Amino acid sequence: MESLNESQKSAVMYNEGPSLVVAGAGSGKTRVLTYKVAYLISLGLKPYNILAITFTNKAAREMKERIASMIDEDTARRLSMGTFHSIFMRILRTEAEAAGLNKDFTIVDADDSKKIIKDIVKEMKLDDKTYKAATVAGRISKAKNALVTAAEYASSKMRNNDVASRMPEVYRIYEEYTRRLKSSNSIDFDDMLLNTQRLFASHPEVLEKYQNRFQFILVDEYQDTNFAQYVIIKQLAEKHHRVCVVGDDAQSIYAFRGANIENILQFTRNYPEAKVFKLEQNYRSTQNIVSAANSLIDKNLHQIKKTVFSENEVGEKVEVVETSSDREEASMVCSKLKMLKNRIGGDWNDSAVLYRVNSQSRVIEEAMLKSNIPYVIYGGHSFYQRAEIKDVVAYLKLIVNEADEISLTRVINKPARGIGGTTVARVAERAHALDVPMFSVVESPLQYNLDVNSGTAKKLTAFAQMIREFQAVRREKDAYETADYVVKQSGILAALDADSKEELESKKENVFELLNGVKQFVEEEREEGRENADLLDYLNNIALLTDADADGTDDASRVRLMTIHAAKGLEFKNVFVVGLEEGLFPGSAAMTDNTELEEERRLLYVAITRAMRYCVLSYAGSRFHNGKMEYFSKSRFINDIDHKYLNIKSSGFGRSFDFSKQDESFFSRFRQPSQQQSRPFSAPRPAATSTSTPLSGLTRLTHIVASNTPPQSNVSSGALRPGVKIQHEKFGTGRVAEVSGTGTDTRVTIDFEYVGRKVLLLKYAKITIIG
DNA sequence: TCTAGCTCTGTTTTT
DNA sequence: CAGAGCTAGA
Repeated sequence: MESLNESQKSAVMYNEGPSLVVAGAGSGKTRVLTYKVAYLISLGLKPYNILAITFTNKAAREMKERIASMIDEDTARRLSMGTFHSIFMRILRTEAEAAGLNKDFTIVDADDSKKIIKDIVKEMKLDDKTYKAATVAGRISKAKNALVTAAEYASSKMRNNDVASRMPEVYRIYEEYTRRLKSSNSIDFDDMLLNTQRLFASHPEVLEKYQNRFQFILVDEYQDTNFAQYVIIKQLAEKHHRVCVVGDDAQSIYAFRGANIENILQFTRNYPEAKVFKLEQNYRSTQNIVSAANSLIDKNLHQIKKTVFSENEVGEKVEVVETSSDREEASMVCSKLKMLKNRIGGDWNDSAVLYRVNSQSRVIEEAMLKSNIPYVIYGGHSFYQRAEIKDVVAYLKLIVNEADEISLTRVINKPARGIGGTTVARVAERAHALDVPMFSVVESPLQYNLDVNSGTAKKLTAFAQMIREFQAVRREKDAYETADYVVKQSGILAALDADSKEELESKKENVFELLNGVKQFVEEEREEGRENADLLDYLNNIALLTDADADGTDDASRVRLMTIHAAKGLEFKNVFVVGLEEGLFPGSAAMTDNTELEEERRLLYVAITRAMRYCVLSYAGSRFHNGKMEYFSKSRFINDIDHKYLNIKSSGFGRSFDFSKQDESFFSRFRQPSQQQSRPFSAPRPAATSTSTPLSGLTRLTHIVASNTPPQSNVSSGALRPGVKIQHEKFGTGRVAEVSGTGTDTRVTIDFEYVGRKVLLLKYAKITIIG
């Protein structure tokens, strides 16, 4: 306890009733939670009786590790710690029968949900432009998070909302969607919450069992909980009222997925006897960073008043940099990164580049490649969303849950075995008409009078037999052996082996990576004393994994690129927040809606407060978006920050941004090696690698950007002869191989050092001659 | 049934 | 620019 300050200490030690810990950014919130758990155990509470809910699986794992080092591993292991979803899924699995589920249920991911909705919209002959899968999925998700079931939806407020936005049929889609999940014996993410709440509401004896078990409940990141989560916690805590929630209303950034900031703002109303603790000392950041962030969040009206302060050094002011384009912004970030590394001698992973939307990562990635800066991109599409991985997983899901129609339709013709769309549609039609699982129809097409020729019927039964065989293997072997068998016998591997295209090679590697993951899972389960790790356990486990949970990249010396949402809870010595432009950050929808605007402001608050000592905010006058150039102006949020904490470096639009001239004293020592300098042609490719996303960068560079860009080349065709060395804005250095055509149709063939041979139309080619 | 190649379109953040 | 959806033709 000696290492805690007074407010932290009292927050840790109070445990007679409900409490709310309002924890400002960088105020040692995780520390308080960890110590509190340890303290409770020291008071004699059994770890088994403590429920601690974190925002990500990774956060749970880290907290367990800390507790393991404070007390012991065995104690840490017995804690019920995890995300809402992972904890509730386990409860649903255990109580499957009471919850009205078959215990072999599988989980549909967000992509599959959308696919199902898309199919439904099509079948109902609704307009797919009005009823966009993503929009409808969002409505259904919102409903579930507000505990509105399909049956209740039609007469709910949400329905009125739909009518107002001219999509009155959402309720029918919701009903059909629910019916399909049920017949597939599947649940989606939101069902984990909705079903748990309903289970507790309808089965008091089950609720009581968990009330007795969870004698103390801790919830982290409470500002980002939704209504369903609030209700479930209330149900669980009803009896003993020993609940401690921790959060910061200023960091509530998940309203789009149903998070309700009112949960934290109203906590003391919901629990009138609650004690409130405020952690206001920031130990993370310099005073300038804290003050800048405070002055920004001050513009929000809707918040709990608190005074976050820092006693660290005053530090550098927060820098604001204006650039003319997204590319220039990216190269500005790169030169500053290099400068920081050279001057302070730290590590690449001291720095992070944060952005509003994932698509912004591309320009940054390209610039990093060019400057030889190692980086990792967090997020984007994760490993488990890749087609080849989803295929294997779908096989595994089908094996444990043969009712799973989503998985069935995914793999029935993968690899191609002559069962096409028409056949599958007939199977589905038959199955739904007779109210039997599709798999049954596939297995005995004749018995169900399926209208197909004998050849097709044979193909169907052969497929069913193969699945039966896999099921038999599963009964005998562990999850890894089963998965291995499936990959080899289903033909997936053979199809990837067919030819050795680079693309297939990497897919194959991914499949092996997946098998590796299964193996690792089985071994870990064994270490924990669970001998027969089953496929079902594995599938449950990966369904809840996210990119943030991926480990192994954490220690690597790389600059981190991620969205601000993904950066929640993290800290970095140096933070670059890019793209502070009206229409991007705040986004266009937020510009007219004050509630959303406040959320975006909180988002920037989160971004700035990730920084420990150095923070740069930047914006670009123009940006490539959807294939064309768009123009932006400076974000209003920059004006929200008190300028006395800012160091504004403006270059003015139109002119090219030259860093060496911009701030000579700052950069002179760290100037980049000139782009004009030629490198030997045998030079290795840039060493930068990205572990989460393969370097799509280089392959994506294959097309010449010509749309909307005025003729750029200032090079006359006369000067271009084979052998001449050139510099291209995007492709780097190269040597001319051939010049053909005349006038505006002149084409130049160039062998680039890194990206190979390209034929460019001279009038658009952004090249300069360098030798 | 399969695939190459074409047109069309475009809020964003994720357990 | 990238992804989805569609069509023609094998």
